[in-house]
Amino acid sequence: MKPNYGYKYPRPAVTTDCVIFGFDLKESVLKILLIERGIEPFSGKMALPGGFIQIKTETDADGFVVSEKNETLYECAKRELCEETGLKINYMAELGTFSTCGRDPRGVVITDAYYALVNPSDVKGGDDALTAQWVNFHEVLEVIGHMPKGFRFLAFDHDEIVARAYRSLQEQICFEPIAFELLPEKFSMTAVQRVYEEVLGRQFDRRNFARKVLDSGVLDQLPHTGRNVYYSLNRERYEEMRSSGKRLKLIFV
Amino acid sequence: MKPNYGYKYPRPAVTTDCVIFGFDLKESVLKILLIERGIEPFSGKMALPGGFIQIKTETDADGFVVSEKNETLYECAKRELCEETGLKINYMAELGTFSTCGRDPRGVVITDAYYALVNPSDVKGGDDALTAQWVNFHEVLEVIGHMPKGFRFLAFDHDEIVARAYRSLQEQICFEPIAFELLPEKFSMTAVQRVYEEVLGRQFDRRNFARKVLDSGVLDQLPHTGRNVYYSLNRERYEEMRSSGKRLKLIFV
DNA sequence: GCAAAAGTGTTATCATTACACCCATGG
DNA sequence: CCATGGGTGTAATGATAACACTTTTGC
Repeated sequence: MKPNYGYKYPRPAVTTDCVIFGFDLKESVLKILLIERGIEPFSGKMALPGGFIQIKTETDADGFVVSEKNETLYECAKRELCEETGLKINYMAELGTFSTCGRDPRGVVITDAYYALVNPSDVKGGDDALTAQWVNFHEVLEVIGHMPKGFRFLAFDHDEIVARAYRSLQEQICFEPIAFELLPEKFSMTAVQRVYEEVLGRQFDRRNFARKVLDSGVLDQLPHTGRNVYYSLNRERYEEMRSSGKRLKLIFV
Repeated sequence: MKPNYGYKYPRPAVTTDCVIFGFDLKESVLKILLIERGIEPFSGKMALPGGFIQIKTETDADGFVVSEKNETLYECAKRELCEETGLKINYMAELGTFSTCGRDPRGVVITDAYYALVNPSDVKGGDDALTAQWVNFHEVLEVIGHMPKGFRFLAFDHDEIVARAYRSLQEQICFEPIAFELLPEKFSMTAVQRVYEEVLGRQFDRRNFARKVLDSGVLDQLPHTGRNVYYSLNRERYEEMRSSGKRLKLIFV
């Protein structure tokens, strides 16, 4: 048994929430996955998938806690995401914590927020999850932007989490090869460009765009199967590059 | 009284820890502030300043919790930092959470880590804090890098937090005008360059460096008092720039 | 058959780097 | 007086952005 140093402070409840982005190739539209809450608080409202961190405690005969084991917050986010959506995650990154007092009417509940990227194939599959649904991301942003002061579209402070996730996605896509995590194994250069244009809200010149992306060196060109050219992400080359301290130059100023 | 939705899950203890960077202008050396722990666990070891999030609870006559109020994790980090060091913080940013099981021998303790930048004037003042001391940052990194596998220099998982803080500092200094937060109100261009060179571990050409920094537009040149030129950070111009979606181009590839 | 998408290079402009000498200050 | 730090500009190189026409495919 471990020594008991005794922590008598009140503890907050701790959750993770995840903003899941998917890219609909047919419509060239960025989507996020929301679930409809079935229970209070915010029953009936849309919310991000998430839930409480799991801690397994062992107690002795007198009911005193002998040992505790916890999953990491990252594992928690991944677990909740799988449990609630069944999706296969290509990429997940931490956004940060949200802990303003009153964000959860049930008491002190701190959340560690993440954002995740999934494949378009998964996007379709996710649809049959009970209350989970893919919604057009920019429409969600619009709605959030037009809520009257003091009102929110999503449950809890999820409006803010979504906004932060989008900012983070926009920043990361400029330096990290995360756009490819929104695409299938093989993809055309046009598909890549669609992702960038949708995420950054700007148009690019096709030739200049292709040059920059290819110059970054993280893509393999696949042997022509049809007339069109397809690519796949070379993760090894990316890892080399990143461990050598180089950032990708996918910056589009 | 608020409705009781009932959270029966075991809760983790939650702390914040902060990596405080300071820049010693005379020696041109980056330093961090460490405190020597006076109590178990890790008594006698060096650690990052930090502590538990404060939650105020009100209970009714029967001892049931009626309401809880908490500070945000950001406020917590700031409070702990002030309490333990008395320093005035110029800048503080979240690094992320650390939650691997077993990181604290006392049980499940999750930490939200921050890093902070303070002025050189504060650096001197901090010295008289009881057990807090400024140590050469690169020396700390050296020691951490040479610890045999399974051993750590700092208490808890603070070795890793420090490493993450440094990575974050290196990345941020390329795009955000945070170098100036390590300097006094008025500073010479050389001082700025010293900060960049110390943080990024590389030398720059004086003229090219000055051009880039000045082109960013966030510095005001102060009227010559002596023969040398001094500058100060124009926070307004920086905020304009940042809200207009532009990132600083302080990238030194 | 027509509209929309994909393939393909070159040039002008802009940004970045490399580089040297003189003067002032302080030890 | 010598060493160090600070002030100042230009030219070559490399990166980026603007640009049009032809072919293919799907409706």
